[in-house]
Amino acid sequence: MSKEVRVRFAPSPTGHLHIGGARSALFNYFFARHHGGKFIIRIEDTDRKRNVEDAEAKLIESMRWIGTEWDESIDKEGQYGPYRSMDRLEIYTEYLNKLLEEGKAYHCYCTEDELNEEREAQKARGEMPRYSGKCRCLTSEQISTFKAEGRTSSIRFRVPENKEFVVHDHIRGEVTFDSNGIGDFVIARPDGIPTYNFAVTIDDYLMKISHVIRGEEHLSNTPRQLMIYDAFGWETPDFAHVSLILNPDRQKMSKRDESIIQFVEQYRELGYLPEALVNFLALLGWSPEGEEEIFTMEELIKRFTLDRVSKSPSVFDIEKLNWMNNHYMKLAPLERIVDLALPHMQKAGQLPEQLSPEQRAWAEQVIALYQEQMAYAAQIVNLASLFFTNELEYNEEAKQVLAEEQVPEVMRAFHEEIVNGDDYTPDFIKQALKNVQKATGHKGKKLFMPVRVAATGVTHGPDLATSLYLLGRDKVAARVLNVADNHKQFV
RNA sequence: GGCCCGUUGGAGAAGCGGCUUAACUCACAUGCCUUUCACGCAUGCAUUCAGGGGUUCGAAUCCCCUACGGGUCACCA
Repeated sequence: MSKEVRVRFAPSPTGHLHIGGARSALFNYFFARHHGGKFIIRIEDTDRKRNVEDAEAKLIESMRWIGTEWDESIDKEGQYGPYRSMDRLEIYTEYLNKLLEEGKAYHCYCTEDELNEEREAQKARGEMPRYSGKCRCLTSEQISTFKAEGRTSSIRFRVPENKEFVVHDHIRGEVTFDSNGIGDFVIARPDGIPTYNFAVTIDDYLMKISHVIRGEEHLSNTPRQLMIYDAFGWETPDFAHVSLILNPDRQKMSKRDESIIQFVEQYRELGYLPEALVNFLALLGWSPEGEEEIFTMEELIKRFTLDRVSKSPSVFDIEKLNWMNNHYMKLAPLERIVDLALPHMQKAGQLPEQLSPEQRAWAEQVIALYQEQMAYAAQIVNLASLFFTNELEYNEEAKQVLAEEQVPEVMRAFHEEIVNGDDYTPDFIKQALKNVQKATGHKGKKLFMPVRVAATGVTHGPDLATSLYLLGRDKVAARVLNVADNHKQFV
């Protein structure tokens, strides 16, 4: 690679960071760092109607959270700024005028209504909607008439005829487009603000972007951008169009699609770990050379190459994300898991906002108990609910366990053991269980399962002795006795 | 509808003309381990690469057609 690698992530500030956008950003970041190049974040805010108040800040915040670092952006000026389209208006105007002067673009006086009508008519006739080009060669009289009518004009790019534009794409190879299939498109609105296709082109060129890595939805737009480069006689950057991320129904995700959590911020709120999300997203559409799948950011940077990015779209599999997040949670220090889980427990009312040292110590042990099986931190509320209810609800499986005939005897024996001891620790509880075994002759599943179910309400859970210890002697004693007394209702 | 892109198991995917009787990971199933649970471990899970033609001594890999999915044709990005 001869030229300096400079890549960019160019989101529009219309909402939170989408997982698809995050993946594109990540690929750009990996690529830049892999080649020792620069990573730039540019805000593409030319559609004022769609801009959302604090989206920009949220975007940056999410980018920071997933662990990317950028060299130039709105919060880190470089020598190619400004990094927000709306701050670059004079620049666009200059280039717009150049095209106008050279006749490569022209004013179009059609109103939106006219255009819509035309489109509808075309559709009704079964034709494809396309700009007719009727303002291409307006006479000066026509122009004065329009102006006298008070009409404003947008600027259209004059698409050359019979020309082929080929996109050299690192992922898809050479993709050819015929200019005849493309109508003159608007490059600036009546208020002078450029449209996306014009702004990105100017920005990418001026910012010396070497590789444009972005979503597949931009592939069909690329010839339009190529035409603009061509009109100015500029060299084009390299392109790489990454396929889409699909929902489990193999459909493109829409904003309202609820089959999948779509925004990075939501994963953060649910208590996913950024390194897990990054690792997972990296594997969506890209595959490493070896057989490992767990990678740190540094390893991803080291291994990432565009030629291992897949052409076909991939389905977002939350099961695998959960597995991966759980993997990272098991590795994380307990302290970190506590910080993530505690707020969820407090929000759910399981713990008070202000914790005494004792409460905190206890809560930490509860969280530690579930660290191994949590897919993400918010699950702690359900997992630990048995510590916070007085009325246990038994499911079918649990009821079957409690219906076994040895249950009352085991329950009473265990009750006896724990209420008569002085201390109440995990070791003491283990010993108590042993004593029950000796006294009743019941062991293994016949012994442990009923105790587990009676005290915790569930058939699958973490270490029994620790669970009973954290539950507290009184609660356990009461629950066990209750089961013994009401054995008939389970049979 | 035009133009473009794609199609390997339930999911992520490897594979780049013979080393593939198609890696690896998730999910699923079964077994082992653990006096319960969980973890962990082991094994199984596509005789076949959307379908059909061709090229070749040989094709998941190259070519063509069909089907299906997607993108785009905006004064949205």
